[in-house]
Order: sequence, then C-alpha cells, then structure tokens
Amino acid sequence: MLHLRIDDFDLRAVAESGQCFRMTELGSLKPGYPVYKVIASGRCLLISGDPQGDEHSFLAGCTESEWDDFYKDYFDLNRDYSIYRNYADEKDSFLQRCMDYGKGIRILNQDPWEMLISFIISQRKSVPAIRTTVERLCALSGEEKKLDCTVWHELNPALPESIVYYPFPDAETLAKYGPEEINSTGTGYRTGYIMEAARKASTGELGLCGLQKLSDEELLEKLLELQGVGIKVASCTALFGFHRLSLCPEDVWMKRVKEQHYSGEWPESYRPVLGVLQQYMFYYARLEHEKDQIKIKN
DNA sequence: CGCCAGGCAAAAG
DNA sequence: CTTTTGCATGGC
Repeated sequence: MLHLRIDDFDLRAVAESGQCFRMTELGSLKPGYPVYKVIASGRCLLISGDPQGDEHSFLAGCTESEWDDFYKDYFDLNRDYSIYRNYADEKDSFLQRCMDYGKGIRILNQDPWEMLISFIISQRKSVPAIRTTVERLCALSGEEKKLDCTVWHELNPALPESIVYYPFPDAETLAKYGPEEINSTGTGYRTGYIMEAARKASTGELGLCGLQKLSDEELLEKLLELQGVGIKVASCTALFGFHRLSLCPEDVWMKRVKEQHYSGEWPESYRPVLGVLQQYMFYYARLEHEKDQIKIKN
C-alpha cells in the first residue's frame, strides 16, 4: 500500500465531474472514506483518502514506480490548478462558488481512443447507462485481468479480496466484432458509428496518435469527419483524450450556464482555459440540479 | 409503466 | 442556411 501526500486532489470531484466512466466507488474503508476503482490503459487501481491522515493523505494500491510512471500523470498531478482557480475573481461570484465546490478537480489524461468511443456511446444516454454499456463492451473480449486487493480486504473485510476487470478494447479488437456483438452491449443506433470508427482507426485511415500534433481547430475538424461525432463528442474527445484545455464541450448544462450567468457569451479572458473552468461549472451545475430533483420528490 | 438521457444526422422549412 | 424530427436502449 502506497501512502501519498497530494494537494488539491478530490477523488469524488474527479469521478463525478463527467469526464470518465470507469472510475467508480467500490466501497469504503470507513464512513467518509470511499475507495475508488479506476480502470485505465489496461490497469486497475484502488485509491482512497487515508483515514489515518488529513485531507491531503491518500492510499493507493500500486507500487511507487507505477504511481510515478503512470498514475501521477494520469491524474494530472504535475499541474498547478490554483492558476485556474484564480480565474474566479470578485467580479464572478458564480465561478467562485463553482471553484469552491469543485476544489480538487483534475482533468484526467485519458486514452484518446477510449474517449472517442465512450463519448460516441454517451449521446442520448444517462451516465449510469453509459457506464453499463462501456463495461459490457470491455467484457466482450473475455480477456479478464485480475487485481489482488488483499491489503484492502484486510483493512475492511467488506472490500473484495480480488477484482476481475477488462481493459478497454483497442481499435483492432473492436473492428473484429460483428454488429450483433457490438449491439449486445446496448449501443443501439450508435453501433454503426462505433464499427466505422474502429475500422478507420485499425486500418490507419484515422491515425489517432498523429492527431496530437494538430492545432485545436484541426483536431476538431478531423474528429468531426467521423459519423456519429458532432461538436459535443469531438470537444469531449479533444479535452479529455488530448488534454486540449481551451476546448469547452457545449452540452445542455453548459448552454444553460452560459445563458444564465454570462448572458450567452463566455468572457474573452476565460477562453484559453475554458475547458478547465467548464469542468468546475459542470460539476457544480449538475450537483445543484440533483439537489433540486430531491426537493421536487419530497 | 412512461419518461428521458452530457447529441447527431438527415429531412424539412 | 436554420429548424425540426427520428432514433435504440437502459435507468429510474
């Protein structure tokens, strides 16, 4: 078990801010200390806050070299987010509230291919439904991996001793499946979109790695050539898969925020980091909406 | 059961 | 060019 000290890092804010679909709460060490399961790039990690320490203390189920070589960058911990939080000055009380609430958000460095397919799936689906379909798509290969978690099980017997997980399928793997197989995961009318993207990526017609060097505009343009990829899916892929921090996915939530708080136009000074600011706004806006839903129920 | 979900492409105006 | 419509399926 790795003991870590990390500033400005909140697992819940990362997991629930709509950027990833395979980071989920597995259980908890004790009340208030949820353990998160993170599946990324063929790996699986359990991580939680450390009940023995303060808010900057974390426990991670990996080696120090795994943490340094992969997860540190994956969680974007080499970047100072106070720079972004400082965009909230006294003139923008709404952004201040968002920054306060979402302190500890990080924009993960996720795999571009996984982001492209995940966000193609995401259209007209709820987040729980997206998670289900993505997991089923990963399980199609049947190539299960096992993670030993006896150290976690010893800390709390309610936590499992081991976990079976499936890496996200690469383009070549997806391209081999027939439409019935893909569709059996719940992709519905997006089945054809996924198959075409898999074909193009596996034949090299779409070289995802090569897109890294393109400008933001050129990258969006390339992604938009794909069937089933509109401006929202392209922006999400560019922001979450290529770390293009100026790009803001304009979904129903952000359109609402832009109208209600910025009279329909983002401030010019926000533009270079709008993708990051958006992440805090999205997290806050969705939380407020959930609160309202509970109010309506009662 | 009925409604709607982090949109998109294609048809219609 | 702008607006409207149909869409597969799962979660609640």
